[in-house]
Amino acid sequence: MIMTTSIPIHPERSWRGTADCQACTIRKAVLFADLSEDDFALFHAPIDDLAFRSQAVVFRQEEKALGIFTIRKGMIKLVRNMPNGSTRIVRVLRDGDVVGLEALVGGAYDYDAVALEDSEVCRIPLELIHNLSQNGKNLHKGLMQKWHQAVSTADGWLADLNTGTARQRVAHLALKMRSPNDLDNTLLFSRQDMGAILNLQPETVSRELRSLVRQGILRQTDAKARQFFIQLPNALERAALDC
Amino acid sequence: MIMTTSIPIHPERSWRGTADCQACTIRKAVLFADLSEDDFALFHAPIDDLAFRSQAVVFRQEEKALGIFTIRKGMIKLVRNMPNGSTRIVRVLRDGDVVGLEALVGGAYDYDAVALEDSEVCRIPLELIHNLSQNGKNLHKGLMQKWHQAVSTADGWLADLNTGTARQRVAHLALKMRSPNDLDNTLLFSRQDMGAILNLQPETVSRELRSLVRQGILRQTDAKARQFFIQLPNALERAALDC
DNA sequence: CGAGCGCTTGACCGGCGTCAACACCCGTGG
DNA sequence: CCACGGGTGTTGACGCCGGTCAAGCGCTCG
Repeated sequence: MIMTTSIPIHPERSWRGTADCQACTIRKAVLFADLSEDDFALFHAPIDDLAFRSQAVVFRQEEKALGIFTIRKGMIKLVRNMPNGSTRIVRVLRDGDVVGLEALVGGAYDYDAVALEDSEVCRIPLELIHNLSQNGKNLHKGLMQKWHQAVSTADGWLADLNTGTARQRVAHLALKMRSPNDLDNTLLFSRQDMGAILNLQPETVSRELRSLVRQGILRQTDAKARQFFIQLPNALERAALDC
Repeated sequence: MIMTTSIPIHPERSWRGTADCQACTIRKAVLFADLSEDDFALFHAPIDDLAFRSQAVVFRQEEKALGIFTIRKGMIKLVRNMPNGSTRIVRVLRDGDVVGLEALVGGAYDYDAVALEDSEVCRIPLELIHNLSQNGKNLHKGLMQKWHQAVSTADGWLADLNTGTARQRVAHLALKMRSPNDLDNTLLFSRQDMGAILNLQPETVSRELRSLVRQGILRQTDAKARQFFIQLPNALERAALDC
């Protein structure tokens, strides 16, 4: 760690090195799942492995795009700035998801992307993607899958999280934000962010969340009221549906 | 027209012939915009040119997919059936839009697709798309664009049409549904469908719409209250934003 | 220890959902 | 031709959910 002294102690964004995609532990989950040895020979530009601290901006809406991103670890919110000045969180992406696909079409990003917690992402240069699309044959399927996933989650967030009472929405979000490997725990965000997702006011989110806690369905497991243990999963699912 | 007598007088769905894509008048707007002469040589399966009457079902959610669709004329709604039994309209697609892209990934459709008015669509067999992806190089860009458009409108419908007061939403929808070639007229749907889009009750939609008419911003131009002339475009835009 | 930020809780009120009655259009059958 | 009936749109009355404003609390950091 020779260069340590020249790097800020708490950088918002830091360079962790050049990624070795072929050996990547989560490769099967991501864009490069189907690539062959030959395809990897086409890798010329380096793929940067980046770290973002919570609240750090990955990219901004309208910004000229340099690449697309794969999330190795963490959570990133896509924020849309409305003409009237308010903001809406369109979706939250997690491990294995791809961020900024839209850059492949217009060369610019459609949203602000902001880390919700400390996150690690790989930046894949646009040229590499275009190169692989032209000369390799195996990226196509992966791209289609990621596009499909984007539309699918977009529609899901619309249909699930913007329907029904405040209670239903909060319950739905809690279910959606369970950690994939530990379905009894759910990791949420600031009340304001949750409001921007659910189309509710922060106070309302707080109320409904507390109500779920008082009823013993959730139990808060940290000081900041972001992390909850799901004590009664069935009750939570019922709350998300109707009564 | 030899077979005319054997065809029902008012078929919900009818076959209009085999499309000649190379000569298609709206080709520049659609998926095949960038295809070359050579690419068209790869067309083996026929592309059916179909007509659907208003309210006819183009395909159903979960149904095994035979192809993807390009809209030549008309409007098609994508309907999502929620677990609790209710339905949400996720978006409405129009001339030049592609319906059912998701079939390229999973082989099934993610929504019900229903014609909102009499419509004409071309059905492109899945094999043809896969074939062109493998052997032609020029479809890739078109597919990317259509995927991008799908995500973009999905997010737009979420952000624009599910935010703000009932009045703002109705105004927003009226703006979004202007005919592209005649920006002074807008074509809407049943109050129930509008409610399923805006996440409002039919009565509320009716009220707000009437209110816009009473204020002279809109003028109804048909008996069924589906078509409106926009008398004060500026006022409508202001209504969509804030006051 | 104090300042500041975010979360929580309370009080109040307005917008929208709910239920119900009525108007209007259109197709059907007498 | 008119009478009838069903479906859809419109309008009213009323109650409740959630927005708004404001105060208090607890954590974190300087």
